Amino acid sequence: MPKIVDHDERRRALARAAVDAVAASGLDGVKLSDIARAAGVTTGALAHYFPDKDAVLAAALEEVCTRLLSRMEADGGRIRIVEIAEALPLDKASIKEWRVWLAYWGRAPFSENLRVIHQQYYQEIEDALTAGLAKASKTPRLVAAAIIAAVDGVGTRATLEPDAWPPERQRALLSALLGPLFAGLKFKPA
Amino acid sequence: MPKIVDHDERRRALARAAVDAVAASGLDGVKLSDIARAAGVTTGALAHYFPDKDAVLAAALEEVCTRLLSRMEADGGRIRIVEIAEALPLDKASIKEWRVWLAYWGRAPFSENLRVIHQQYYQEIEDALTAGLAKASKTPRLVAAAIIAAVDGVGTRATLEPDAWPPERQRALLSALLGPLFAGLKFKPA
Amino acid sequence: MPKIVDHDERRRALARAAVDAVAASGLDGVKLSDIARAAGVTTGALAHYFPDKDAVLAAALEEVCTRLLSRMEADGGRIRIVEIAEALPLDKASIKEWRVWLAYWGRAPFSENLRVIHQQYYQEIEDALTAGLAKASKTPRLVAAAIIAAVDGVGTRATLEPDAWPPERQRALLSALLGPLFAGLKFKPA
Amino acid sequence: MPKIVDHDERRRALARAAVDAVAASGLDGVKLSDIARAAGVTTGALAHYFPDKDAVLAAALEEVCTRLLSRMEADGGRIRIVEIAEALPLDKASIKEWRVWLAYWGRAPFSENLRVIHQQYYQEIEDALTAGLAKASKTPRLVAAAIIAAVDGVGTRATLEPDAWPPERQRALLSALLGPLFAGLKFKPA
DNA sequence: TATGAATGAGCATTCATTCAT
DNA sequence: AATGAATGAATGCTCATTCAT
Repeated sequence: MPKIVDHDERRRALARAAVDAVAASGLDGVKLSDIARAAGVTTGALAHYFPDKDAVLAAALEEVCTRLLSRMEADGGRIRIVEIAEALPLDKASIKEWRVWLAYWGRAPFSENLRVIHQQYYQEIEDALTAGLAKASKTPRLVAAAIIAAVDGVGTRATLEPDAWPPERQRALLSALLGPLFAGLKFKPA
Repeated sequence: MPKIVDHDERRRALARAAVDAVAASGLDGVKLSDIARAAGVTTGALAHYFPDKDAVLAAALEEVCTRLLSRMEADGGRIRIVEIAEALPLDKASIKEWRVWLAYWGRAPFSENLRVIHQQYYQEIEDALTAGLAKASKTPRLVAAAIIAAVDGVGTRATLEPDAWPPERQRALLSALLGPLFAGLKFKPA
Repeated sequence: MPKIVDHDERRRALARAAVDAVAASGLDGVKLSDIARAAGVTTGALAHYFPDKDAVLAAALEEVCTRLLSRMEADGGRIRIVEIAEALPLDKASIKEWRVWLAYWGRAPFSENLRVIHQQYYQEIEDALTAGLAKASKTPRLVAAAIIAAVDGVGTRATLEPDAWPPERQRALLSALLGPLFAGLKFKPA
Repeated sequence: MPKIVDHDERRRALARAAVDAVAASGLDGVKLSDIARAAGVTTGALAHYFPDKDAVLAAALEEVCTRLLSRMEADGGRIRIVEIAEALPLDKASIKEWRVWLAYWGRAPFSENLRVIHQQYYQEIEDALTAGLAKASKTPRLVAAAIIAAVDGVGTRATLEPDAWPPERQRALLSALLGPLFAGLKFKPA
């Protein structure tokens, strides 16, 4: 009787290990063996689930996207600055995700695969925000894009200079950016 | 007498070639031979000017920083949205620089060297903006950081999805973010 | 289940191949690919057993030491000139070992690693000889050192001028050196 | 008017610098640029005096041979243990020479050029010693070879373990080896 | 003669990928 | 499915040699 494994669950576990490994060694620095070790398996095992290294790294990116999205959805989808701020690199775990996130930005222009994943993610976020802003703004998609840009801008800075940007300072900066914008909305967003 | 070369000028030229090569192949993908070819020399020649590959790549980052800064200074230091927008990836040349810029974000957390270069750059920009906002805002440094975050956020999106973000759309997004903020300034910034 | 290999035995086999390769190309001239070829593997395989080239070469030195020591022990530890002479480069195989041996002398002063291996070897030989001479001499350690020096001196000459130093001439020279010394021993060494 | 240089004297000076450089970095480790720097010139200058690196290193070996020989001749050619001992690595300067000397032993079997230099040196020493022993021994050449082997054996050990072999201990070991041999000579050597 | 910038071949090393077990 | 030994291509780096000045 062969060992029964949930193939998809195994893939997911390997992708999680890949996220950890990328966060630890950088997207350039990770070796397949790092990822395998983080997952507690050998490199050969990875071959059963991914055709090559690029596929492993793509899965890691998708894992991060999924986490970022789920963090937003966990906020109940409310569009208030305090909720949006939850997407920032406020604690160890989210800093790790942002590091990985940033690493992929640099590679996306050279990988059709990664670019598509990024675009889908942005699309999904933007659509959700746009829907939430539909009644509050005449230009909901523009405001949605502004929110995304604000989060990316603040998160980038905080990820690059983590010591200089503790959570409160990040929130203050996000408020400075989005506060005046939100003040002008016709109706309060849901 | 040997051929006389301006050592610093030569270094600079090689750094420029490195920027081109990184823009073309990605920070992960560039080979030293790519850079050498872009510069019209052989790999051995690089060794006269840089101790190793990391040093070449660091020089490339500094080159990009220098360009971004000089682009800003060329605006006369005026802090108006239309001037700030000039820092965005509006044309081929600046898109190339932004690609390179983004690529280094992903590696900075793993390189003390690169992190320092980034921090110096942000410091310089922030100081200049803060000075320009001194009379217009009670919290000039916060506003300065907001401007930087806005540019980074919009620029990142535009770099990742260049086809979806033509210059006008980038400017519109930047205005959406900074317009309300600037409207609240006591005095118009210089 | 993967192919099972005896890791230590494999290392030993690679070290043996390294000895051959060093004997053939010189300590300076050996390439890792020479060693790999001599072992019937590729250079990558060496990486599984040695961290770098230096480690391979150190293992080769240890291999030679081991052989030289075992050759001596095979003599039953008897301290007679005719037995000692067996350590000289009398045949093809031992000439090869002496070549390698000499090659490492030149590098030892620049490698802590190699120096330690040499010292351990000399220590071991000297201790064994000293023990065997305990009853025969009042200065057994001095005599032991003299024997070692004699062997090294004769062996060096014979290795550098193999054509001029056939086995009999080497033995004659060793006897000329050690005969008078041994004649003065109180008791015949065991 | 061209700069007048004594070509041979210049060569000699470069060879001396090469000895220093080899002593400092090892025969394997020396770069031509090390030698050039030690001589206070550039690598290009070396090309005017030596066709290639091997020639430079051969000249360095000849320089060492010359020094060793001159040290012996300075002893007035007297064949007494105390004089012979002067050839050992007793001080900083002679330790340096022995290091270089040993380094070449390892390479000689792979270089016709170096082998010849070595043989000529040994020939010269052996002939001189043989002449000096002509009246004292019936086998002067054998005794000469024994002396050479003794010096090589003791010198090797002392070079490899300089801390363990201060001058007095070297002299004691040489005496232990040559004392009984010399005691048997018919007449006292000159 | 001398300089030193540039060349370019050579080599150690890394690591994704393969595959016998 | 999983192992991990082995492959072998890729590439950064070194450095002897060359040559324009």
